Amino acid sequence: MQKDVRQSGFAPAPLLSGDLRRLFIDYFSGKGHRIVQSSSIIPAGDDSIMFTNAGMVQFKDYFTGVSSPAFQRAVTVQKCLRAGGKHNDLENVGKTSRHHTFFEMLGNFSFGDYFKKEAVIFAYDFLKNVLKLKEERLYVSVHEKDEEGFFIWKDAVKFDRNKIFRLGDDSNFWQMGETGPCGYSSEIFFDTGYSEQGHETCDIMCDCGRHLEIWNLVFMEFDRDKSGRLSRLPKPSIDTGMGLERILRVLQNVKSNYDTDVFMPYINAINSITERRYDAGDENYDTAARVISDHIRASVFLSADSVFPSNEGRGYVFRRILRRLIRYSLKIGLSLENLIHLGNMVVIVMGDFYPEASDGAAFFEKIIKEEYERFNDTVGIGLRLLDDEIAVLKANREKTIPGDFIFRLYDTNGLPVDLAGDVASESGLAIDMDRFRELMEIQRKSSKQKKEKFNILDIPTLFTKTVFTGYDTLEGEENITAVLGESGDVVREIKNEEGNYYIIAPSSPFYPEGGGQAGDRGVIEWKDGSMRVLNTVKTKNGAILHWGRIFGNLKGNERALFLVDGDLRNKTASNHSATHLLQTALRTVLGPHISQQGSYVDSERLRFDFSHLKPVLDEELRKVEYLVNSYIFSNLSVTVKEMAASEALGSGALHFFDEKYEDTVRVVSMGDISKEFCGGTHVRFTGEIGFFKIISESSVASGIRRIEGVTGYNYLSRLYMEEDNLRNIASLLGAPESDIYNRIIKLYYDYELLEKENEELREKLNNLESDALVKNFRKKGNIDYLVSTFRGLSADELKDLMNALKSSKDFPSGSSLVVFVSLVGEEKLVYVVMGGGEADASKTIKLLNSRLDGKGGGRKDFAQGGSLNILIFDSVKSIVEEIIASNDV
RNA sequence: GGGGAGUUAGCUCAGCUGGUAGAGCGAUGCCUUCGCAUGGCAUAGGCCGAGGGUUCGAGUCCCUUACUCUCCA
Repeated sequence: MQKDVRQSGFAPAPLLSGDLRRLFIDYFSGKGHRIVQSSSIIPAGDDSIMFTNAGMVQFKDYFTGVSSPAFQRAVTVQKCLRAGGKHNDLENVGKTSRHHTFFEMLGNFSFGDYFKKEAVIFAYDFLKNVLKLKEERLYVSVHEKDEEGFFIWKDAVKFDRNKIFRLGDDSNFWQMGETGPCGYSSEIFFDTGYSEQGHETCDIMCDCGRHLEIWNLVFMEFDRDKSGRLSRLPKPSIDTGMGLERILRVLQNVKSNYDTDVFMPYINAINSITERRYDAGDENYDTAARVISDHIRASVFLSADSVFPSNEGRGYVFRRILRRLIRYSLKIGLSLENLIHLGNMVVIVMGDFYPEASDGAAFFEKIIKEEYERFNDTVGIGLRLLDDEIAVLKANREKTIPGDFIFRLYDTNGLPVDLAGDVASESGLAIDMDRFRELMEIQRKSSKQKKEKFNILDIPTLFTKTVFTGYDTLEGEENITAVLGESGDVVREIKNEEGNYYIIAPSSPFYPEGGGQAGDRGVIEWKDGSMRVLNTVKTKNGAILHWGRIFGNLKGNERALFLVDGDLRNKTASNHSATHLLQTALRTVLGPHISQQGSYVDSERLRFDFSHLKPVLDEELRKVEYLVNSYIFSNLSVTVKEMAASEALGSGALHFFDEKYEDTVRVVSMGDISKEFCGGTHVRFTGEIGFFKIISESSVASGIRRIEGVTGYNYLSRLYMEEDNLRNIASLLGAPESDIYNRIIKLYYDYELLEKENEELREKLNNLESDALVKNFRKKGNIDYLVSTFRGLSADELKDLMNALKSSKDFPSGSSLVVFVSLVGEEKLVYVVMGGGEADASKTIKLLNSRLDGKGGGRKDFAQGGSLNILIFDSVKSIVEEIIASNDV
């Protein structure tokens, strides 16, 4: 399948992507760098960005000092995504030779170890001696104020000083955010000699694409505080990034990233499906082929990392990628099946290095099928609205479709603008694109304003990590280090007061919420007061916060007794251990594709989310439940082992791919049936769990199912509840419990029957009533009129009665007027008027309104009104008759 | 996180400035036919997403909320 570009006659044989990854990793691991696996494209525990968009993302906490690594040098090949968020290349993909949503980043990192000089030398050495790039094609840039960087290139590397560009902040100053680590950077460029605009003499400042920025070396040496002031970091660090697709393009000597071996397989496949040729002069086709081959990779890897299309956040970005994928595939005639085929090709092209691609392609198939349908639906609606509008415009001999209309279609119906443009031009109309862009800009601006929310967990490094002692004990004595108010402010002293606070201590037996396990509750006591701990949480840098209500007095730094509520803790532990057993059982019954998507356990229940594409059948649930209980009854021993993360990873223990782990991790095993990374608290023997029962199975998102369950005593109390419930129902029905189902069915049918009978009776009653009423018609000129009053009938009932009257065989055939007035409750009058022939109900209502102090209105054949003047009710009949008699109705 | 749109019969949707909830398809029954396709007639099917409010009266106006779609971050 894969076309070997080595056969294309280049000399020397160009490197393929697989070779490049290996060379890069080998080179840096040879220089003492730890080989770190690519993290998920969903950043773990980082809400500031949507996707992993650079190699350094998984190391962010090391750079900011929130946590420290077990190694000082690392090398990665990182999968990245740029779409949505700050770095959004989505719209550019396909139009250029170098924009991608999904791409791979080669990077080497130093965490307070080597710095500028080594980083530069490594990079230069790798390019020149490993990749054999010709030095005369290389150029570099450094920051204009970075003397050190300049001299390293000039003197240590002996790089031609005329090819070292000294540039400003725009291109050579890097920062992670508004505050935090930042520093100068140095970029390495390669002159491809090929410019899309045919430039021959331009330099690296030109953006014609001739000089490719292939490697960016970031020297993190400053820390920027809130006021914008820079201070030196104690341990400067290195972060570098080299885009794999770009350097491949250089190595394979082709004019676009899309001509390399990571993209050509898709493009070739598209060519053979459409029986057309890429790069044969049809720009529309070429664009579509690029978009599709880019988006197919992104889609498969998003699927692999369990992102699902939705209408918000990451899921929404995914949906947009899929929409574009579908849109462009329709343009050049690819079918849904073709897209699925291309998805499977990602496994062939990249599966060796990324084993998750295989799962990804399987999920992708399901996802694209659904999105395909949805796309047809929404776009179908949009197209219909557009057709209507075009018809109107054409009738009015307009030439352009207003930008407002197109924007609304796009904004609310999701109709792609280019699609709207195609349809418009087919009808000989143009779109007011200026107005469209203007509206787009307005929306963009209004979305940017966002507010900062206070989060107690963001409390700065002020407080050190709390030692958790709760694995072995439920109580401890310790000094209180600090007390914080609800807004995170430090409280010095509490005098005879009740209120909610956070307490911090150097060590604590309280388990902080984390790893899907609820925080402990309990009591903290000291000489003059106490806290009822309602929840326990952990800040980002590891300080445990005991949150709860304080009673009495508290001075700073007091000695206190920490007492965890043991009963709740035990129940939570049961639930947590059962969750592990549940995972094993699910994998046994449903298959190894089950992976944990989240879980939550507290003292009441357990909740486990996992990837599975269809609902779990009832009999499957029973099997799972049976299996879990069999594990419980065999009373397996639960063992906890602390080991190095790398060792644990090798042991085959289950873990999250997108979770960040400390250097040493806890591995919890139950007999030989379960082995998982887990920081939570557990029972000592599975028998302590007692019993496990699934309460519900439901869907959280497409492709993710949720099982909720209970264990031990919680199940018992649940059983009692159900027992009571059943008993109550049975005694209410006066039937044995075994028979209540049949009894209810019977009652239900009886009820339906009665309701129907009731309705029929009411109808009959109305008919009888109207037969009596119809005799009371009087005549005025050529109009027959009838006035009648009622008590307690609602306006709707008056209407029903009127309809019955109308269908009476004696109902006058000429012009007629019927007025019904009813006293509803003791608070208001309602009156309805029916007109027929010449008689006008609407006119009559207005006359009634003024005499009855009411309001109302309606149409000629029917009108209704009401009044709060109930005193008038007794004489209302004569009043109405008088009105009719003395007015023209 | 910030906008916009939607939620009405089994399905697809109308429903104007508040005034007796509608159409098409589908379902059921009858008629037409040797039978089928079809055609004709009739019938059933609705707490108008939920909860508040304004009003004599709310599917319609206002607020809250849930869900769906969609755009922007």
